[in-house]
Amino acid sequence: MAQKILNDPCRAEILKGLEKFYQDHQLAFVKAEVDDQISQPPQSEFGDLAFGCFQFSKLLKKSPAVIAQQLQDYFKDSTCLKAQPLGPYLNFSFSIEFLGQSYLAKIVDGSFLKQDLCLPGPKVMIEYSQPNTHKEIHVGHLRNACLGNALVNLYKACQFPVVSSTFPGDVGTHVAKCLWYLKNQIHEDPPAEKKGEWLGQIYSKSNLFLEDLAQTDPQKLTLVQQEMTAILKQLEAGSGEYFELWRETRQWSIQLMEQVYLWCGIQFDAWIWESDVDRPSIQWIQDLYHQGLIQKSKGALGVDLESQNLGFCMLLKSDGTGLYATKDLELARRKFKDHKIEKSFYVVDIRQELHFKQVFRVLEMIGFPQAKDCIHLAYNFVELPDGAMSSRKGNIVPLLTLVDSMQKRIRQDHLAKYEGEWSEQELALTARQVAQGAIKYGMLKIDPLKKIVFNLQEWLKIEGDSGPFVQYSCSRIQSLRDKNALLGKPVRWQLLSHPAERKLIQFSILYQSTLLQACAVNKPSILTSFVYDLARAFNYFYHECSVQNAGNEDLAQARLALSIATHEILKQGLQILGIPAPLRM
RNA sequence: GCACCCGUAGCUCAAUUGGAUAGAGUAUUUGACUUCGGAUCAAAGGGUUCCAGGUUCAAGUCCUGGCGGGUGCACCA
Repeated sequence: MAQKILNDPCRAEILKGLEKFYQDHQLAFVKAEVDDQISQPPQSEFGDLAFGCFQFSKLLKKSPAVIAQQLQDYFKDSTCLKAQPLGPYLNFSFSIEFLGQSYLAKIVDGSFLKQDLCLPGPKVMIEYSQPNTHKEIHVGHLRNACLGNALVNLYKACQFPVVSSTFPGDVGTHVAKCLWYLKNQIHEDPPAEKKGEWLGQIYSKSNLFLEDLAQTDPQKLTLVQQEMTAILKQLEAGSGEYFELWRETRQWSIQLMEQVYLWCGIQFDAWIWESDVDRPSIQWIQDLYHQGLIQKSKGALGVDLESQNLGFCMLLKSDGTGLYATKDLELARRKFKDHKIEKSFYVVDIRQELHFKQVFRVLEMIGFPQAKDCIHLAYNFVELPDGAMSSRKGNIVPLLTLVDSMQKRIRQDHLAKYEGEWSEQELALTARQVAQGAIKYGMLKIDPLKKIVFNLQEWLKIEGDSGPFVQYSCSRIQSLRDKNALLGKPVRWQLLSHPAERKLIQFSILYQSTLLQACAVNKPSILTSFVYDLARAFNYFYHECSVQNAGNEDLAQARLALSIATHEILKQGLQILGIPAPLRM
């Protein structure tokens, strides 16, 4: 789904010359493809952008270096750039006036970042964050939430109409386990606050209890399992004392979810509950069975995908109840029917890979045409130094524990100096924003396919390549803007001649192509790298090139304008990552 | 047994998706205008990109075969 940038003045200028070269040599000029080959030179001094001439070599039967020389001629008349061959590459250096007037000035006046980045894409749904009720939300869930949210923002930035959705699991065995234990083994009243967390702990205790029972008293376990089946039947029937208990406790978990989403700044367009699709999905499977599209095997219904090396996809247990895959079929149907989407993304743990392959294949086999537009966006899971995290085992780091520790640490280590000077409200807000920056950036900067080994003490150290580093750079520019104002006269961009100024501009012109690239490969980590590089380039510039002590007003104005442009890009980049930019910190 | 993911500096990670001399953070060593905000900046050392073949003008990246770590594979979600 690679898209093309619409309004990039630098690339447009390069493409103009390239197009003529292609025509003169009777080569097919596909703008988007050629555009993809424009890159950043490895060293700032080489130029601002580069184009490698390798692919011409075979067609024209000349070495790339010779072609680079020839290609140079196509830019001889350009008033805004100089083309310089270096080996197989043609490096482009733009005039500072051009960069200033056609790019930086438009960021400063707000027009550039508001315009459409590219042509609109198809309508997509991005489903993420599938928390279970009756379980505790832990740091593992956070990776999913951060990724999903950033992807939603990224797709929106790249002109895709996006419907964000979540699919919480409020029915199933885990609920029965929790409710049974709550009713039969817990005799205390629920706490006045944090009921959701308390309920999650009961789930863990229930599991430990049942595991223990399996060892010590298998007969009793069988009885308990029968009771749990009865609980599930009550939930399905929609009446009975367990149904009432389910309704009440479910709400506790939902409150916890809402609290987490509020902290994260996440909102969903659609909440689709497992309990909504549970019964219809079972009905659908039965219909499909009668149509002969699904087979019976060992008392259960499902589809044999063994020939495609995908095993057996069970869709109805022998007791007639459904499974996760069952619900996912109905979920897929609803997504396309109710939301009129054209593509459906599932941001789910990589361990579900086989599951989704099975579900999508079954959808295809039962004649669901959009099966090909269902895409599993897999990411690797978060584990603890001593192994996998699981609410079943109870060895989790609850999300709010991380949040509280992080906010406390930030106030102690970094905000103590403002105590008394800032209002309590601002101190609390800033601690919250910086904690969000640290946590979200930490989750997003790692390539989604790499697992994260979570160590709370390490996470609390925030320095270097981190969210707060970028936020800090932002707030410093904010402070710069508070103290200096643009005077409204034309900026003399040509005064920006320092290497640090150049480097900063060179990074900034990559912003839009970075967004498209990150979106095309579904990796917000590409955007975290970008905002980090840009912030680093700014800090270097800030250190080398003073605004207030620039020596003359025109230079000060030009540097201020460059700072403002950087600020605008950083703020938008952070916003897409879901990271707030504190005014001061 | 089969399938999938990962393997890059002491440690944690990048690398424009096949392109220029493999870069950051951290740790270590050293330095910076008495600070337009030091949560900053600069410098040094640190590499057989797990191994062996192959494809290519070009491989950390693709293919084959190993090794190591992790995960998944019928009534859990």
